[in-house]
Amino acid sequence: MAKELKELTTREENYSQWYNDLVVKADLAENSAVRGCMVIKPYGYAIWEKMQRQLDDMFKETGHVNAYFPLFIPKSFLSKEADHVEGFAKECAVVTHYRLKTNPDGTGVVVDPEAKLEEELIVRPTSETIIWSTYKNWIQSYRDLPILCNQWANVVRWEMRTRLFLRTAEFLWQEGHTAHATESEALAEARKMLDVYAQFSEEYMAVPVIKGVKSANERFAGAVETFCIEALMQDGKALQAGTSHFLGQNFAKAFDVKFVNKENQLEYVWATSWGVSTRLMGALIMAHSDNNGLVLPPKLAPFQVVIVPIYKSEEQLAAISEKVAQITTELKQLGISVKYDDSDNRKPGWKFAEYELKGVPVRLAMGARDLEHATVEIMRRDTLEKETVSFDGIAVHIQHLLDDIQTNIYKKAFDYRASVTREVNSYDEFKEEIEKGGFLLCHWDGTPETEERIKEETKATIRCIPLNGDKTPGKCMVTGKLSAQRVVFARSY
RNA sequence: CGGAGUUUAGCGCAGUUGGUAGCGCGCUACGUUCGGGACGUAGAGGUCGGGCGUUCGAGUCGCCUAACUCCGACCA
Repeated sequence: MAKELKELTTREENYSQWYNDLVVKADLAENSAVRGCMVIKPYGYAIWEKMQRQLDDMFKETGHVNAYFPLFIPKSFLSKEADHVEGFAKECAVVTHYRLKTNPDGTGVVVDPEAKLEEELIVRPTSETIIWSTYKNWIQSYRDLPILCNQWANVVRWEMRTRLFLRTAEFLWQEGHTAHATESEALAEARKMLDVYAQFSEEYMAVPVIKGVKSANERFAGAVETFCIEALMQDGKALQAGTSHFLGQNFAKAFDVKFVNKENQLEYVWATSWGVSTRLMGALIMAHSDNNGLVLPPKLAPFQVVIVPIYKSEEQLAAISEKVAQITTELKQLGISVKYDDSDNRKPGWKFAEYELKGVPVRLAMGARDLEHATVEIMRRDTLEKETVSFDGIAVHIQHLLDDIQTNIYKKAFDYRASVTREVNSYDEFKEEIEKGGFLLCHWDGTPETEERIKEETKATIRCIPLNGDKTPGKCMVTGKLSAQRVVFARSY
């Protein structure tokens, strides 16, 4: 059995530190010279690219197309939707000038006061406003609808306190912005994309999620309804993994976007927006990893199999490499990505530890002993179990193993969540239970005041009003007033 | 933005009453090794976060400033 890495803080010692150590030591990302902004390193970016590719395919399959809108938004645009500007104003980066000049004293450059912009530009915190000002020109008739656009972009939100992947001042995401002729169509779109996110999270990230609706307090600034998927991390805290908003006609009204319907009547357009960000990386890391490092689901691992040769001479290495080439070819034919690490500056033991840290799902080790017996040692990252198997049929064996790992880590995350999800019926019990973490299913009277009070007293928020599950009415645990159904409470990231 | 801590070689750290900077890992070369983070020998690598001050003399003392980490506040 592998021993734990010396340099990695354990989850039990300090979960938060464990996460930070892991992100840096597994070469996923690091802090940059710019406050709150991270550098995503090649290994981390490779995971993000896999997420992007899969999500992009899913968006295309559901009829969406990609486009690109400007990074800058005129200040006046942001203020056209009242709730929207209120939600974002406090965290906007603002461009005020367009030129620098040499400092009169010769030391570097200064902002040229002559080059002040007529109207300041906001670095987009999200693109609803610039997109809806554009859609105005694209839409005249019901025949122009629906518009189903997505963009992959970076956005900036000037956060006070940042953490790699979970909350950074600049982050990468996709934002879908759709325009529809009817309310029901827009609502269906918002729900459809929520399902896409949930499917992606569960099937690819192996992270089980609860689909639900946000309470008014947690709703997106400018939305009529916010749908979300909520995931649970190993420390018992919740993480919002994706949101899909039904925007009603709010942005159409703010930007005066009307269309002529079949009856030749002018109507405002109905809208949705939906997004997931590099925060998903944080969810992925925290959901599965252990004290030895990352545990990646095979479907998102930059490479699924790593092969480490164990040799004493060049001749031995050559013999091993020849055998490895056969295995690699077979694996690639099955669509399995492989890395053969025959670098001679690291010993096998070092490589074992390194690839465990990086979460490679399956590791093969091959030495003289294996050549002699026509076998390979296989280790699976999720359970750290080793077995020695014959060359024959190894590719198919690994294919099954990868499927099994994908299923197993999902099940592990699912079982963990189930073990810390429970119904709580009194506020006293709630205050006690919330300290233990996990999801608490409770009755709530539906008012923002009660939610606010619970938040102040316990730091817990309503993660969502679940779409599925128990719909039995009851009485609010705080006020005793009527409650339509249980909602999900947790402390969150 | 408030409170606390940190900042010295690529990374992790030590540095005494103020006297001119060191250890481990890593890196380079060579050799021995190679089935769970090997070892030996020889090397390279520093305006001590930045600025100002006190002093004959500052990594060390004082003030300012920046970044990072943690705890709050804020946050879709």
